[in-house]
Amino acid sequence: MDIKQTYSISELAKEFDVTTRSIRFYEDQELLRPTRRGQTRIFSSKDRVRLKLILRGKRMGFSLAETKELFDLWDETLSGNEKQLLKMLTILENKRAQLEQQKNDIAQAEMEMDTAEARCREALAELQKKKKQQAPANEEARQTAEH
Amino acid sequence: MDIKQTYSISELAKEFDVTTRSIRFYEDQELLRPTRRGQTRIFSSKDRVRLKLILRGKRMGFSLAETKELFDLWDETLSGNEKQLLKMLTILENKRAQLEQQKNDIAQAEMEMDTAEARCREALAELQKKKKQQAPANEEARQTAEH
DNA sequence: AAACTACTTTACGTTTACGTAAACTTTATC
DNA sequence: GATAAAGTTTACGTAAACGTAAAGTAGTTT
Repeated sequence: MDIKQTYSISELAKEFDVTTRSIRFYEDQELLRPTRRGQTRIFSSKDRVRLKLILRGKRMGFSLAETKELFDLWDETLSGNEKQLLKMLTILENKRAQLEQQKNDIAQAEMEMDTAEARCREALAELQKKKKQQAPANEEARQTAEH
Repeated sequence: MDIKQTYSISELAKEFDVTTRSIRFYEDQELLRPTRRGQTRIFSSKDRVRLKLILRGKRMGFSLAETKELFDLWDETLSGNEKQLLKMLTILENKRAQLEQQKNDIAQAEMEMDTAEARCREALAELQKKKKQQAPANEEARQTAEH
């Protein structure tokens, strides 16, 4: 059980820091399926979870269409005929491969950032040296002070 | 040293599986800066590296604008005044935070895929049971036949 | 020389994911 | 009961990242 069972559009907007426009758009694209009281939307905690997934998907570079596909597929899967289940399993495999690729990309990026940072620090050190040469005053104060 | 110093547009297109249109677009957006012989483009190995970075950026959900920003910043950084260097260091920190977020997202996604897969397999097992009950005929033939 | 191939520029078209404005209804508050 | 606050629909606008002709050039092969 979640804390709450239903949410208004602005509650969700605030919680996840998106505009209500976006949320309505997601509904329009059938990624969310709020019910109505009168004409105001009422979101279930299932919708809330889905919104969370949508946003994470976006951060991971997935389009709304891709995310919707996954949602639909999962719904079909739950209705549980064998073909759907097997299809879902293979799709999960594909997604896993995608995640592996992303992990590689991230690792690469981290390595390159390491060397980039190192170069920055070297360049800074060079600049410090030059400064010292230009202003050859207080020589050894800092070295002894650190640790 | 790389194998080659220069590349034609179609060589790069083939190697990285993008259209020449995309490459020209990246040049138009000033992410690549090929030189010319007559009017045909000649890409350096630096351009090649940049193209690789562009594509990885895309896989990681970065826009071309973001990637361009990084390129420009790095170029400025190389010209090496202190302010730029410090700015670059803080930007690197931010990017690292972004990567952490992405790693979290991936880890979450993996966990959810684990449970999704488990559910699929359970459901399949259920179906197998039902099948057996519906057709309780040739009971032990297969078991002995296999292997 | 004709044809083919690879490359070029120019430019309009398309999809995605919303932003933004206009005009209206419903609910809460003074 | 007026006014504000939050919600709604409708609809046009926009930025990003190319796709897709159209029409021309430059070098190469037959």
